Amino acid sequence: MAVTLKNIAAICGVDISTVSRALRDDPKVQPLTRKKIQQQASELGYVPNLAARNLVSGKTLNLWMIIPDMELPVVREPACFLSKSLKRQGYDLLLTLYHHDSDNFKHKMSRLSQNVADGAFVIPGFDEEVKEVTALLRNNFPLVFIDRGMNIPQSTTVTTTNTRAAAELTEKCLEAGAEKFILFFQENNTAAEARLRGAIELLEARNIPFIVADNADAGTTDFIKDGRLAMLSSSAYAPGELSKKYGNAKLIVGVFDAWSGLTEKFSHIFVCKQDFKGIAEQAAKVMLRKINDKSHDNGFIEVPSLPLETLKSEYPVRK
Amino acid sequence: MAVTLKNIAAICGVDISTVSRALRDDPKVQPLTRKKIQQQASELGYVPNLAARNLVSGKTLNLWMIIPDMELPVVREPACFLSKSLKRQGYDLLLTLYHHDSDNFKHKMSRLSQNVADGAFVIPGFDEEVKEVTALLRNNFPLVFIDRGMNIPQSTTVTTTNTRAAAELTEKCLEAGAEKFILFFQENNTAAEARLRGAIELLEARNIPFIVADNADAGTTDFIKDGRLAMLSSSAYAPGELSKKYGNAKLIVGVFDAWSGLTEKFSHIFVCKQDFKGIAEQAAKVMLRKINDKSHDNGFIEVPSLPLETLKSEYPVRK
DNA sequence: CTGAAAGCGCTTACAG
DNA sequence: CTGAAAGCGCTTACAG
Repeated sequence: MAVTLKNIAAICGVDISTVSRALRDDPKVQPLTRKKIQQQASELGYVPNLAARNLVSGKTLNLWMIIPDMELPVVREPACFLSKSLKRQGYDLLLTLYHHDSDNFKHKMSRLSQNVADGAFVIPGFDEEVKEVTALLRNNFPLVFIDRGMNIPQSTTVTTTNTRAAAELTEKCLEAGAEKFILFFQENNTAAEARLRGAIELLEARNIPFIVADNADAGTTDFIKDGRLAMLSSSAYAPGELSKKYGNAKLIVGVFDAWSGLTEKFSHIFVCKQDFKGIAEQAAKVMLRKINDKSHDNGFIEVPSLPLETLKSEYPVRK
Repeated sequence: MAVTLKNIAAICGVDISTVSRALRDDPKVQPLTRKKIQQQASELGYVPNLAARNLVSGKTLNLWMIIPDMELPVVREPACFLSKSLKRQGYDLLLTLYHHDSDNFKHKMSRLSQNVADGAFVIPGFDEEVKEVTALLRNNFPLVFIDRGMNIPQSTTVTTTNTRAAAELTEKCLEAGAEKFILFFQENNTAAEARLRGAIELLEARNIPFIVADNADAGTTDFIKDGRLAMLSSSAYAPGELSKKYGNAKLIVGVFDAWSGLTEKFSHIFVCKQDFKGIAEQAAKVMLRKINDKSHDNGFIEVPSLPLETLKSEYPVRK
């Protein structure tokens, strides 16, 4: 079967410990034997058995990233950047999907405590408490949440300056003439909560009427009648749906990451893109610190969002 | 640190082999001791060390899927279906990206021989020979190529009935009145080759003029002047680009998987969607056979494409 | 039903 | 510079 140290040792007539050393370029091994062993190993196509190596070292050089699916940029982009940058540090990033299924999520988390990875990035999808997560945290397993956290005290989350970004979007809509707001930030995660907070703070300070809505059914309330309406949302979905039910007057909208769908029903479309590369860089840095220095820095690390983009503006906004 | 069999054995006052048996529900262990041990284990939060278990069993219950990126449906959809269905078989699917980089690809492949996974799905991106791949194949490592193969004799590839699908697209364009064709199937992989073959066979049989083009620069040749032009392509990119350079006459286009971009310049848009779910099912089946029965069935397994879709048709096609 | 022992493939103090 | 030995955490014949 697979070539082992033992095979090489037998052929070269040395002890397997010498082979082990030679193959790890240990200077203590005589250059000549080292050469001979290395050559023999490559001829036989020797490849170390990581399971065995890990058993000794306790390291796998694998990092997992546990994600709900691959549909959104907020998942794919950080994953892509992380994969590239961690490769340079000698780690393989392995993505695994839990398909928005809570049991599946728990299963993936429990695999982490079985020595399959040296750490993991997580994009969570539940606010319920998951005991597998708290167990990992308690054992100081390196865990970094991306985009949104799980509201667990001892955890680290790398995300965007969501509160500020939402306030900026709100401000922009006001400049475009918005007189009232519908806020769609009901995803029930820390990112949506922060966005909601940012919008509400500003609107309350300015005394602007607003409602917080679950979905496009808000379009059936009286609230939307008369006056220029603005909508804020994490994705283009809810605004798109609501606009279909809306009358003739044009809507103002502010969304995160990307607009998608038709644009006719809107007078202004503002997009706040997150700095996914920056998020990945921060996440990688924190992860390596956790692995190497056993650092325990927790809490939220906020990466500034990119400058607001105006996708559509039928008339100039007032300053 | 982590709880081990030894800890539990000490507490329960039995040998670690008994603990091991109890935890694997071995009926040979007396029910009472079994219960006691299992309870103690769960209280301590025991989790088996997979690295150690693998060292003995040689199994990891992990399957890798090595992919270039996550941008295209042809990558994401099979991955998503595979992840779900393999979970039911007790395997975790781990996606890892090589970012279209040949060294990175080789690195991922060499990791496979280090006991990190029981098998791997691969969406290749190079036609150059990769010795890491042939080495794995030689050792009967379970490897299943998805969508396109690497032209290696001993390998298994699950893909679409590309030749037939391309012929159907061609036929459809002819029905829409196409008088000449530009074929964009230059990706240099087995899928593109099969598609090119399917289109060419039909066009030659019918004596229809065509050219094979690398990219949208075909738009600068004399060939495109006069007569209704059709384009066939794996993705919407090249046709989209060419249409910009094209004059007033409308184009006919047939693409695989999905259309994207504007539609104005086209009179007819036909889309051939691949059956990604079917591909995933076949791939999973072959993988499990390779792992369990040590089967060596090789070659191409072709899953029929879905019925052709007509995304746009400015005038009815003749039959 | 249970324990003692060997072994999976590797690494690393410890002697020499 | 090299070998013998212990050990990483587990599994599994083999005795009893």
